[in-house]
Amino acid sequence: MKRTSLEKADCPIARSLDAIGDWWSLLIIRDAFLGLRRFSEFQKNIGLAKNILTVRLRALVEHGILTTAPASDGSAYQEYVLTPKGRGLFPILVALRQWSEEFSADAFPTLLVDRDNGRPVQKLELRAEDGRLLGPGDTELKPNPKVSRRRRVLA
Amino acid sequence: MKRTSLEKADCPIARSLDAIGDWWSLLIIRDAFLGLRRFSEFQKNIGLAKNILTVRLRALVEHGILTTAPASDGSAYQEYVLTPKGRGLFPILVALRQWSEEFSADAFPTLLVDRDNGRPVQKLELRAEDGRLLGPGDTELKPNPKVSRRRRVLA
DNA sequence: TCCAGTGGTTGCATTATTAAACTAGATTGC
DNA sequence: GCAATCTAGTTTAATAATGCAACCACTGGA
Repeated sequence: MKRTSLEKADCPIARSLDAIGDWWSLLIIRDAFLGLRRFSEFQKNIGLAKNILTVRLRALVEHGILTTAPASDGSAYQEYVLTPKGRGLFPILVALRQWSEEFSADAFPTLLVDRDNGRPVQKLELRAEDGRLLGPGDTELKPNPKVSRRRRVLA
Repeated sequence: MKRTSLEKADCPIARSLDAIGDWWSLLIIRDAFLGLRRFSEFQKNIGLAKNILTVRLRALVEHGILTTAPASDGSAYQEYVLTPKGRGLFPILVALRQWSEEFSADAFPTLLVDRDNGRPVQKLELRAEDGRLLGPGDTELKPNPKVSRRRRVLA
């Protein structure tokens, strides 16, 4: 049976989901962006079972999203910190946040703001090379000329 | 046991994940953006079990992301199409795609391009009110003044 | 030394996922 | 008009993931 792996999928979205597409991983990453680093911090803040946190942290490390650093406050414990690849997930988190804010009926207790002046940030927008705003209907998928010849499953 | 529901979480990211945070939902939505509409189209293209597709489609409809329309080619069957709320997920898909493209070693067979001129789109970027580019460290979460007083769990 | 906190592991019950078989109604081929 | 096939599911039974609680070795502080 086995839970189908999307690791080798030809679709970049599927590949992303393979790395972060389960319930808890993105919440862990969200907390990592908020500055949490320790096992117990994640466990307390997210409220998931410890054995699952163990598995998720290991998977995130294996995917190169988190890395274990040997302490920072002098204690003998280790910490989990975001790699550059992990920090690259920032736009995804922002997009998820903005989607809820836009389409959920009620307001949320926190607001994402510019640290320099405390003002809310802009909405993420997709733009063309020349700066024009692009909606879903203004884009299409084109074969990538850099790729010679491969099976074209899961566009 | 029960899989913990994040439906009432105070965190907008958690709420998004409650709606679309499982393996298959986002792939279904991706295919919906590509123009697929029928049960069998999703099933063939994604390759998931039909009973699961049934459950996922129902959940997406309940969340207001998809809606069922009564045909379009004249047949007596129904179709699943994106609502405005569903189309609002576009930046999330783009962010997932761009993350894979940036951090995956190998190239992907398709490229997201501007339909008007076939040129690749820009990377999604978070900008301040005045247009300055913002990274993860340039932002913070501030209490939302619109919210009176609530439990502040799951920031 | 004692004792709470950290970072897990193990066992077991419950739930989710899966492939495969089955089905009722719609559509097509002839 | 009738059989074959397609559509959009449901059912079943096996396997995998999840959750909770208990346990455990090690650390750090009083």
